[in-house]
Amino acid sequence: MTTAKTKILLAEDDENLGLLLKEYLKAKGFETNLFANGELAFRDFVKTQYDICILDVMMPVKDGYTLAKEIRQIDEEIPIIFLTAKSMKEDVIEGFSIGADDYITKPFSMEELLFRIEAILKRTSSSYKAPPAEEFKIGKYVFDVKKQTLQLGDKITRLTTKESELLKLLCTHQNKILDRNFALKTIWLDDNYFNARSMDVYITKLRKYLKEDDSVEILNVHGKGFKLVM
Amino acid sequence: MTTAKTKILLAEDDENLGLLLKEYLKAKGFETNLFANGELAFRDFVKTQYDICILDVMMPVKDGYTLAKEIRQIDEEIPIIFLTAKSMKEDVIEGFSIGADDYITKPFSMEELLFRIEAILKRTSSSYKAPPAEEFKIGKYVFDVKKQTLQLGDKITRLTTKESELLKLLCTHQNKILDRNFALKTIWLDDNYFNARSMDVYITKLRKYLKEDDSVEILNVHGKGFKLVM
DNA sequence: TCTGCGAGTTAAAAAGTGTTAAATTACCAC
DNA sequence: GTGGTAATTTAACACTTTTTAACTCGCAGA
Repeated sequence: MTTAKTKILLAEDDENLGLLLKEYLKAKGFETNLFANGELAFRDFVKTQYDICILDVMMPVKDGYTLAKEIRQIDEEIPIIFLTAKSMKEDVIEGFSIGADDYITKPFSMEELLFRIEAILKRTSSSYKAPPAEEFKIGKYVFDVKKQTLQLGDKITRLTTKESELLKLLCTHQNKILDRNFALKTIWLDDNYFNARSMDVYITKLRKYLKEDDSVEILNVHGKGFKLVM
Repeated sequence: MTTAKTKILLAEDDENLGLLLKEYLKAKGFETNLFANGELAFRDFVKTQYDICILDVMMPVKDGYTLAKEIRQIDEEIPIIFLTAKSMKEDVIEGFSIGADDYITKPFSMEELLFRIEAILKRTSSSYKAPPAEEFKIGKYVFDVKKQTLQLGDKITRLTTKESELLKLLCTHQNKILDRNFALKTIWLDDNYFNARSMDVYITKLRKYLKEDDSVEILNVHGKGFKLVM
């Protein structure tokens, strides 16, 4: 990695808080770009190399949770920290924390934020040599997430992006139920009827790919979702 | 050329702490002038070349913030570190709005102070700037951006401008999705249909160049863009 | 048992991409 | 300017990915 300044994307609609954080982070040696809503932040995200994202959950135009999902579509690795109001229900926060590396409830001290940023950077960039072998073993198959391939023996099948994303979710939830709506929101960003039907089509495709090994199966849990058992 | 000692202005009314710090910093190779209040410190600041200022916030005659403002009138660049017993909030806001570079709350360890001084000097010491990577390693290949060449072993391929620009964008987004429209606007300045097709042609060319190393691949993400995985 | 909705499957439609080659444009030496 | 060459764009056609549609089956509650 380079020794360049750590670049932070900060999405915060409260201008006072936003500028304050930006100043503080600048003083701490970070380069911070501040955006007043998720839409503006995303537009910049696609064209700038950031090291970490700090997102307020409640913002106009595009909220932090939606923004995070879009960011995850482009980069599944980049650390994301959510800023949430204390008043939020814990289950909501728990939901938000999925896909996030950390979250902080308002009000918080800036030292606390700094501490968490450093903690995350320490475990992501310093030991950046360890790219967690993005590989899942599914019965006799080997699923390479990064390259989107499924290998059985010496036969390599190239998966499409959607196939790969769905299979990855199933793998990370192996032997547990992958909630339909969660998967839809994660991959399709919206859990409407058509996307749900589209997902069913992909389940069929994945089952076809995996049918060579009887020890592997994608089960349906009526009204809940799917479960990859092995 | 010998590097001159770093000169520190220390404004601290607590004589014990002041002398202690001065001694410590001297031991660490800094030259420190100690003043018991803001007024004395400022009188000396106007006639001496300092590299960094460490100011206690609460001092008699003239407090640290006032002193900092006066210093900023004369030099808007010089690093300022505040020392304060108060914890956070309003103090920080005021401190940063003046343009403080760092902020330490008492009590603090002297190692901590030293660490922060060094951190600040490191990033302020003139034009410390990471050179924007001239070279990308792409699997077994070496891509020289400036020269527009792609090297594999001893075979050097000369890239055209467009090829090079596109490959550079892919590299700066490695393992992330390079958004189609962003790339088009960046390289072609316009994301119309024909430019999009032109870009596809270049993707084909780049894939041909990179096909000697299986660990490198340019994946398409349907409707979004391309991803250089490695 | 009937009924409604979720799920399985296949196929077609719609949009996006891969690739090659021809056409055009830009560039350079003369 | 002219001619030659390389770079880039446009065209053409084949193919993929994803979504939508259509028809089917099956689960679970009334």
